[in-house]
Amino acid sequence: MAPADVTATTVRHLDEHTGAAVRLDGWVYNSRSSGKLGFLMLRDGTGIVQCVLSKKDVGEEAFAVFEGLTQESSLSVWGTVQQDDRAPGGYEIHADGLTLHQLAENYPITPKEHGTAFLMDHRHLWLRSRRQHAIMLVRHEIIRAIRDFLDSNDFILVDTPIITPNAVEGTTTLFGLDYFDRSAFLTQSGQLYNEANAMALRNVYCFGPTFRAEKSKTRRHLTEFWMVEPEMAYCDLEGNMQWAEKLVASVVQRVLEVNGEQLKVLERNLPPLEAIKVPFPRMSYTEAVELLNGKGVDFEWGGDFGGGDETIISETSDQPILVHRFPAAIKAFYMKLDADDPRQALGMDILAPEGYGEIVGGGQREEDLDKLLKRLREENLSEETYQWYLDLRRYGSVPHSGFGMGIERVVAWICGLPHVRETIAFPRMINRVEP
RNA sequence: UCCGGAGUAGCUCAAUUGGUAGAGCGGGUGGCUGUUAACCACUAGGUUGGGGGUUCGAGUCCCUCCUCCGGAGCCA
Repeated sequence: MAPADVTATTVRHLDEHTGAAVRLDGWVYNSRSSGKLGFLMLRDGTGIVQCVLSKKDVGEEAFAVFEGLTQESSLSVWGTVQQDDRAPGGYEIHADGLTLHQLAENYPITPKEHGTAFLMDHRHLWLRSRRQHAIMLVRHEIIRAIRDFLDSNDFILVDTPIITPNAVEGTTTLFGLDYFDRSAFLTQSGQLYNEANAMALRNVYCFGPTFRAEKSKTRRHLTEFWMVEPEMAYCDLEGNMQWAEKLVASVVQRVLEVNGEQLKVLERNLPPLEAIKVPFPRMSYTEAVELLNGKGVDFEWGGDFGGGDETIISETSDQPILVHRFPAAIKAFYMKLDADDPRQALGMDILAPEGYGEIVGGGQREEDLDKLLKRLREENLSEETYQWYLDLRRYGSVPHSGFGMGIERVVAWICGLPHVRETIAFPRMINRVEP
């Protein structure tokens, strides 16, 4: 056991203890030995530090324990914190002793290369690696930045239900569920409820898991993902776009301020992130179609953009691009039609740069009861199930707007990851519900 | 669902025209007082994804099934 006068701390706070005796509780990341001198890379969840053990300092017995350590064994080490340029990270512990908590069995993830399928099968252990650790820290900071931005702008967090009776958008596939002898679904968006909440609390947001039973097999899709959805009363499309771009820019700024170390671990190229600033360039759907046609792409007005189309649009700027005013036919029934051209709806998407594509989608909602009813009927949706939603247009209807931002896509973009599966601790995909 | 690619040791991969399945890492044993994915020596480890076929002989050729990866559609 460590002497009583030794302070327990974490790797994150080592710089506050230079020259002092501390105890660290953690796991073996790696270890090396040159006979009577041992090097132990200790991981404690906040960071990794090198501990130096000499046989003459720790004694025969403790040194024998060190020599028997396996990767990921849990232990406590105590000793003196010293600055040393030879140590990764600049600090190291000159150990006085150690206590083993559990000797780990042969650890499957070795300090060599592995394929993603193997790593995903061992996701519960993979999370301990330096790279995954960095991603989780950035994800945490992104979520915190989102909440800080919205909270400090008088948005109220109101949670919306995960179990819902009907589809928000008719087209998308939902996970069904048996709900006491009737059917129900896992939500694909909190938006309809957000609209009710906005009429009660003005500017609101929900932040929770979202489910889509689409058989998508791409680097941008999960079946369970997290989305933040702000919804603003008395807000039009232009106001909506301004909120969205300010949110995105503030999140990027925060990660640059806080997560320099993590971005370095991830080898993220910083200049493209440092360049992000409001206002983002705007491009109407019609302008985007003209752009595509000008580039020789065979694309007719009225269709939806594919991944390749989005890339071409993205490449016109090193900023995220706000694409707005889409054909009404490809958008949801609740989207407000453009008074200047009723063929198009007041929707907007934000396309992230560097090929990351859509990270935000939203728009102005239809606040007129008759127009909304007409759209409902055109889409063959049940008026009965939407009665409560229609009530919002009967009792003090106002212009309002909102958007959803996909957390995993934002994390993938900011971290520079090739696939969203690494942006969440336990990804759910078409071929994976385990671990 | 469609198109393309891949399944060989615990992991990452190699194996010439069809001719004795190998290496590195990890594991085990021993050595080393400043290592940086440490290094050195020795050692154990295989139904080559499953099934069927061609052949004197199949990891290699043919058929079939399974799984995974990438892309498309759809979307955040």
